[in-house]
Amino acid sequence: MNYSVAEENYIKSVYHLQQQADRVSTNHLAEALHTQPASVTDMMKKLLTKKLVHYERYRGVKLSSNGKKVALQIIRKHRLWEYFLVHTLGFGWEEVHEVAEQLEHVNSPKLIEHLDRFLGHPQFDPHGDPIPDQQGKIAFRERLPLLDQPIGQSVEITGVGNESPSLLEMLKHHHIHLGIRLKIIRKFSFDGSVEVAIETAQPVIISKALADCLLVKWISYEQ
Amino acid sequence: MNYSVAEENYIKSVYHLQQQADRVSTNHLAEALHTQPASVTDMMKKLLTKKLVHYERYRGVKLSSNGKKVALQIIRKHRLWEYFLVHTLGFGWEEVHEVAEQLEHVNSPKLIEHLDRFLGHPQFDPHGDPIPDQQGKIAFRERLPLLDQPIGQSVEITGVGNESPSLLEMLKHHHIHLGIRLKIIRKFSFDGSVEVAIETAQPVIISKALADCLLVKWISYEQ
DNA sequence: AAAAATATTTAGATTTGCCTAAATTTAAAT
DNA sequence: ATTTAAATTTAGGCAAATCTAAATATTTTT
Repeated sequence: MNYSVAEENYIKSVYHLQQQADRVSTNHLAEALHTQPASVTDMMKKLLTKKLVHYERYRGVKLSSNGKKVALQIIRKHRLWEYFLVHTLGFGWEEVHEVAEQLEHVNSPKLIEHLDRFLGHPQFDPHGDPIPDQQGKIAFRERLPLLDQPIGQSVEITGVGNESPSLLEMLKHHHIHLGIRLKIIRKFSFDGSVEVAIETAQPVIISKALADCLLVKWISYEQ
Repeated sequence: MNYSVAEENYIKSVYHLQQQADRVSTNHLAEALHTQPASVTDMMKKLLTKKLVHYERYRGVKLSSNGKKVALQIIRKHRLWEYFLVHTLGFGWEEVHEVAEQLEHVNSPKLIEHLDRFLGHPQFDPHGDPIPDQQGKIAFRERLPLLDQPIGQSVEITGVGNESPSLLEMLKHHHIHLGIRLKIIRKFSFDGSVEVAIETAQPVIISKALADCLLVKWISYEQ
């Protein structure tokens, strides 16, 4: 089964929108894909005949189990390429998305196998998102909002809220990146900023806006 | 200027066919692209309006100077990806062509710059074909048919005639690859096979068919 | 130089993916 | 429970890239 670039993009979008709502609406899809609702309807009919989605007119759409498999393979490719672009070629993570959007449509199972092996079978992409394996299984890692965590709790950064260049710049300045460990020392009620202790470095204060972008998991040092 | 995948494939084909004949015929292009002559005519009209080719009906086609630039950039991408697939990911060179055919259409100048740097600015792809640089300049290296060279002349392999898996298998068996040095010891008139001395190894006899695929340059040991 | 063969182009259709505008269905508001 | 608003679908068209079949040029042969 081979799918066109357009079909793959629709499948991927349905998958992502499904994470939030069970059934995905035509207008939502149209917005996400920068296209018109009428075009979405056309494509849903097509994907229905290919049994990639469950679709009833006026009722929204949902991936079939096969559609989900296809989606996970596309996401796997996308995230492996992002990992490659950042870790092998030295891209900044804000630059990789649009290139990976193209690379994900290259169709060669062997290429992806080789790439995966070369990269050392990474489980998470540069933004902390999990990379599905060949069977579509995705590793779980907690991604809790930093600001929801109690003061003094040791945590590790497992994700960032968005992929903007400005966020990257800010994080670089503070030497904050995926995998780093820190704990909240105190929260300031005035502007919501928080003081955090970052591993070996001096404690720093970061703005609420920045802290809002950080997702973490707890660390229990006993293990 | 951005071109569709179809346009890029036509441009590339015109470039390659031009290496042999000055003007390229419609039927030649159709055959090379596995398409119909009528489709070629349509596309030539289109490329003409974009000033990528010189084209007169019934008179064949030829790349414009701009068209040549575009062709060289596509070929640059193709060959850099082939180099990557073989040297970084460990593909056999017989497997890389069709994957590179897809990768060459990914549009990101930054990606190619990064890839080129990562690979160490290679000048020749795994088949010995030159990789154009950013300006479209291609390095020259002699590629003379091995069998035309005099007995006893030291030569280095600079290219192979085709990219078939069977040729690769044969070459692997003899430990012959790009860059290796050898000399012809004698030619057998019975079947055209030749005895060659390969660097440190024992002399071996290779068939005419195999020898015909080898392109070489002379080595002067004084330099 | 005319006839035959070959090469090339034109004409008219098809498929994919998209669009706009109008019609229809569903959901929300009075 | 109507009416109004919003969402969705249908209808009809468009552009890119392809095709087949017919028409036209060019080249080759006799």
